[in-house]
Amino acid sequence: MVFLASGAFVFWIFLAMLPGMTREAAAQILERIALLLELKGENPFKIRAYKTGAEVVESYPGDIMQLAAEQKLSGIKGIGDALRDKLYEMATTGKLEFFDNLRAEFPETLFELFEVQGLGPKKIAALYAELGVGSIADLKRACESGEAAKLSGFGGKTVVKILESLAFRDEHASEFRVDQVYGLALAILEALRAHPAVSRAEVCGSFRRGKETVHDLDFLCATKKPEEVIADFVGLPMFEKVIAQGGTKASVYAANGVQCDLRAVSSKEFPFALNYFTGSKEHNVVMRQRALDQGWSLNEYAFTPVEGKAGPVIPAVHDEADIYRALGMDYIEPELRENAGEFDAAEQGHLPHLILLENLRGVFHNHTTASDGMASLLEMADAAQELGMQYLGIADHSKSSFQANGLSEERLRAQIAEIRELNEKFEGHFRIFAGTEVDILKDGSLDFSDELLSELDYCVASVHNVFNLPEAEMTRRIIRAMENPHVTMLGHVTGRLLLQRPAYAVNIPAIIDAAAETGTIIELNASAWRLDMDWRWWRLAKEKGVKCSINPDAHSTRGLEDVLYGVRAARKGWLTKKDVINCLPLGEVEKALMKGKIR
DNA sequence: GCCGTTTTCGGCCCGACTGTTTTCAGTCG
Repeated sequence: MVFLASGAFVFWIFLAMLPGMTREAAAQILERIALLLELKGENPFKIRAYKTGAEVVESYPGDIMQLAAEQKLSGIKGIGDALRDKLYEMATTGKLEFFDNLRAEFPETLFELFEVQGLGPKKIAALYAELGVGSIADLKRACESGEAAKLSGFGGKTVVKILESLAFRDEHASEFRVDQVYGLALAILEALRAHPAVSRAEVCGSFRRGKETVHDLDFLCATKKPEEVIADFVGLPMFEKVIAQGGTKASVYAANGVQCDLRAVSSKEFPFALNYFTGSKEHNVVMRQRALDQGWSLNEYAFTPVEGKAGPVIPAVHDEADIYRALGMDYIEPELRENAGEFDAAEQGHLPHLILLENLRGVFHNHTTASDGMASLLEMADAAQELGMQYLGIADHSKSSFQANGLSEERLRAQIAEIRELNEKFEGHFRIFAGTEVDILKDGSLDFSDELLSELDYCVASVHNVFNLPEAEMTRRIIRAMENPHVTMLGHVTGRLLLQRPAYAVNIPAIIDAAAETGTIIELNASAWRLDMDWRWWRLAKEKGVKCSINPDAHSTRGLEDVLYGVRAARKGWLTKKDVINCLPLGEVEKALMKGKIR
């Protein structure tokens, strides 16, 4: 086994041999227990305890599974005796008998029903008990046959809503959010690069282009021993099933259902293959046409002279930049390759210097235990400093967001005081900005008074309810909020949850115009679920002079790291560090928070 | 099931909206 020479591979083998369980798997089991208990009509507080437990496991800053295995979980809020024992069992045996017994009562496919908008535990329980609906396929059949509409509590409109939700799901079948594949992609890449017979390796496709969702992962490697590399690739422990395996390419399914493809080429072919498999298709079409204009044909392996058309001598190509140079252009970053103006800019030398993760100096819009976050103010501040940030903006929910334990006026004032006090201790080398994520109410008014808002360093305004307004009304509602001089930023503009809930109806160009007029910053919510405002709008915003804030919307210390997804989206939206206010250092960012406002 | 604690059990997160009802249950945030 060639891979044995590689530290990364040994590491993966080691992981695969441990009897324990990853934190993600353990958190998922706790979540599923909560769902099944809901179906069984259990005590709602017990259910919540399992949900909270899942969140704690998911977001605990530290190796919680290791702690569980060593029986050192006492004192962690949300983990009591029962969950402690269950986590110990999972960490040491890799399974949980309680869960196995519980799930044996229901079909495995039942869980997918919870992903359907409009279906909750009660309706799912009724569908299962009355009609034996245990999967999405069953559900579709029951809705289309009219059976579902006859159930008590169901009706025509309910069924229409369910069918609409199913159609949305179908449209996005086999797509994955970037956070669902990110760690996997890096681990596979690391393993490939560590292979002694591999000289170069890269992830291609929509992942490399920074898309918000992907439907597979495409890997490319340069090697002189393709068959050997392919054989070792399909044997990696994170793969569950080999779909196809040949001399130069292979396709496999990873454990979470993502298809991963590997193609092996020679080092000479590598830049061409990298360019070709990165795409997009639309970008490639233009690339090939441009090559033809030079008298060359371009494919995934090389430039070749077109017969009968004496073009200039084909230059040597060592990397992708050489290909662009040969075609008379600057190097185009993968994120920009959508045939959306990048060729003109590359020809004229006008490509933007895209923002980098290391350009960020701080993070706005984060939650603490005061509302629905998992970490305290101090823990969040510590974590931000660990990430090299100079400042941290807190923006807990406002009082109307009951579900998120939104702060009352009194509690917010107390938090402001607490922040001021902490800042004294930082002595200027770090600062917490006191803010709020204030709800935009149905009529566009805000959930806190102007007087209270004026006491804050900044304010994010977001829509959290009444999503079904007509577009014009929703747009007016949001613009009214932006017109409030205390509103510094607009949070998650469309409320979309990728692959789960479509955006509500809102006129984005009108919002961008209003942002420009009122000096309101628009958030790029970096949560992989949202990535909202969408990258497709940022060039317009930038043209209008609207600034961006890449906001992790962190609900835990780990959540702060989501800024990396936001940076990917910002790069895809042509943004540079000059366009993003949280690239400004402490001492300058304060001015950006005031610009156009009366703070 | 967790938490807090005057250690033994009571309280735990509330309101709007929708659709099916005819006074309310379920879902969502």
